[in-house]
Amino acid sequence: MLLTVIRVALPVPLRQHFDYLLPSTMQVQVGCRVLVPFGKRQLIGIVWQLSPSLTFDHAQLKPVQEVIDNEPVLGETLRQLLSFAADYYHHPLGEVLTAALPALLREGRALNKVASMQYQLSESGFNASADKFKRSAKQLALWQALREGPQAETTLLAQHQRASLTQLLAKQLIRREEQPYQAYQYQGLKQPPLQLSADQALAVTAINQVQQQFRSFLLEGVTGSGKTEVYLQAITPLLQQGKQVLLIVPEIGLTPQTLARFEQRFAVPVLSWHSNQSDTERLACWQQTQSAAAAIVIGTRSALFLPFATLGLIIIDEEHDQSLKQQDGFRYHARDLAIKRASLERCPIVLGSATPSLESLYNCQQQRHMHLSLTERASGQAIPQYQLVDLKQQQLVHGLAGQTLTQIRKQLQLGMQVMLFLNRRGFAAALSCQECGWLTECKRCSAFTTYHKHSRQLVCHHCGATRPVPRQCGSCGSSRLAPVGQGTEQLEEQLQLMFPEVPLTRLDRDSTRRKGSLDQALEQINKHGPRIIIGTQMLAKGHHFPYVTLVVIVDVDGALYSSDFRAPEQLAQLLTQVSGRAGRGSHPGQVLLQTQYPEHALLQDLMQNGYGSFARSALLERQQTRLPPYQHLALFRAESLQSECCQQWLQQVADACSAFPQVQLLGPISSPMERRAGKYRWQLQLYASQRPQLHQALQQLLPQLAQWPLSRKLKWQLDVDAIDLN
DNA sequence: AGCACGCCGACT
DNA sequence: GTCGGCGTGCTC
Repeated sequence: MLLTVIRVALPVPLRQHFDYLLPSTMQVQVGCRVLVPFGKRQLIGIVWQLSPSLTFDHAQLKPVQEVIDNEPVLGETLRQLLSFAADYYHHPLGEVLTAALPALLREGRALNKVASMQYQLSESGFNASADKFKRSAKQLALWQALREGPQAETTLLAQHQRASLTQLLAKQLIRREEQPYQAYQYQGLKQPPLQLSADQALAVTAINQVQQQFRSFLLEGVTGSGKTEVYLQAITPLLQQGKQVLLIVPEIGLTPQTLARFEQRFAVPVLSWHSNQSDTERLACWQQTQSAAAAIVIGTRSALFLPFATLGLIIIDEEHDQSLKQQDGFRYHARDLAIKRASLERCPIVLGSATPSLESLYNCQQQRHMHLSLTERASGQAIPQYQLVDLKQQQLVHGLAGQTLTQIRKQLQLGMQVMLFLNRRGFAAALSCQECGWLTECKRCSAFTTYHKHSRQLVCHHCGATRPVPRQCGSCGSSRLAPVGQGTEQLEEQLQLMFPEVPLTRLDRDSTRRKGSLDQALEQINKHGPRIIIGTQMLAKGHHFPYVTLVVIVDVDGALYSSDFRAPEQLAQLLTQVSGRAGRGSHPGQVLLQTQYPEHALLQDLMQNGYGSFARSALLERQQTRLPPYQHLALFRAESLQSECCQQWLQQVADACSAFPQVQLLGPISSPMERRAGKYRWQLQLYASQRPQLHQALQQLLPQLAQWPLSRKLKWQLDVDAIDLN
């Protein structure tokens, strides 16, 4: 009897497939899950190929134990995307699959058992009359909607409250039953669209001209220029056609407000996808995406792998944002893979940002993206005014220059809000001995430990280790220890003393640890609550503060002289994003940048000409210095308790690279933070001017180095298109 | 990654 | 005498 052989992708960190026999009693399609024996274990894998050419001794093949799915969980397009991703990032396919499938599916949960709820009127519901709902307009509306016929829960929830459903159920006026998910029905707009500016209208038209084909756009719009309205209007015709839309946002960008904006416009199911959801919620979202019950999905980077039935458009909001790149394991960039997905799905993709990445601007220059720009703020106000505050030869009061304090006072007197950015949480960067200059350090990292006054601890922000505050210097024994390097906690304390009457709030990871407390604080601020707002970077992104008229960047200098070639780009993005937070209401905004280097070229350029100009000159500089995006970068990292181990291993990689003269090397060098959580960290950077050269080198390198005995003695990883060079 | 096998040190 | 440390090898 002839048995079929199938090739299966398994969730193991091995760069290979495994073949199995398919008993003649079983049938299976590519993309279905199967349960197979693997060594002493059983694993769930995905069928990747039927009847592959034999590369393994037929006699040693084991039979498939069970076929889990009748229908593929991964369709053709998604399989192509995942294959491409595994290849491009040189990451084992099995682990790529793990990132792409919801946990419950990875564990073997059956798909057909999951269904949606459908509601319909009961006997007494049919016979009821409208005056039964005199006291509840919401229940009346729901009852009237159901008089038109049964409806799916997802559709109902797009327009009605869950509470109304529960109430009518309790009164036994409606019935609920299980029903397979069904494609959503477009039911028109809930809210009329806003009037578009000329720029916006142009952008919407350009996007809508693309039908059923791949095209990529960069939507460069200054903060407040109404990018979201462009998204909303660009997707309207797609929803009318029953198409689905994917909006990918950075981690912090996925707030209830973002979701609300889409829900308020369209009477279609809008779903969110993020890491705080339970496995069950995620599976439900996954299924509603697959069945087209979901019209719009707003999610963080992994939403990219959702199984859309009929994808009409992908939008990447804040496309420059670093959180779009996964920072561990399978290190993919959601923007780049989304572009690949759009091309596979033959649909357009829009990359939106006020501060586009140099990569995307480069792609515009190369005619890969069509460039759309929004130059006016929708509300018609001017872009906030930047001003450099020279910190040299100045008496500072708690890290603030006289000029800064004057401005703060002025805005407070006018009743406006003032926002101060300081990118260091805690009270002080370290404690220092007044006698000998000793500084409190982390025992396991090459870093100082931050002093947290409130919790009376020294905290290492890199490994999380905490210890009590020492009474004496660890070197000379002196008891004269003093905090050095201002943190948000300290700034808060000092400003509170200076302005005792003014309500104040601090927003950083410490003050917003409780779930929902950030949202709560933001809401307070937008109600014109606190007048002084102190925050770290977490305030810089995505939030709008209409009553903030003054933004102070307490210390911009940290990033000015960094060794990371991307530091200027990131600083410019941060400063621009931060300044966009100010003066959104009917009040103009002002931004003060405190610096020791007011003459610095980056600051001057940004100040005088704005981000767009800065970015274009930065791009030129990248070309001249032969750095990404003009060169392609892949980074090997090694981590071990022994520093020599890392160096030796990376040197072996470097030696093996000599077979590829097109690949230039930098390293092995120690990482910017040489020791972290007790481990030494080194890296080797590989550059090539043509991507295929780099790709080929890696492809030949990886199988080799898996054989080296040394590879087992340390932790190593490969980061293709590395962004963070730490 | 798991999971087993295997060979050396300090414990009920 | 064994429990368990982690080096090494293998997974269709």
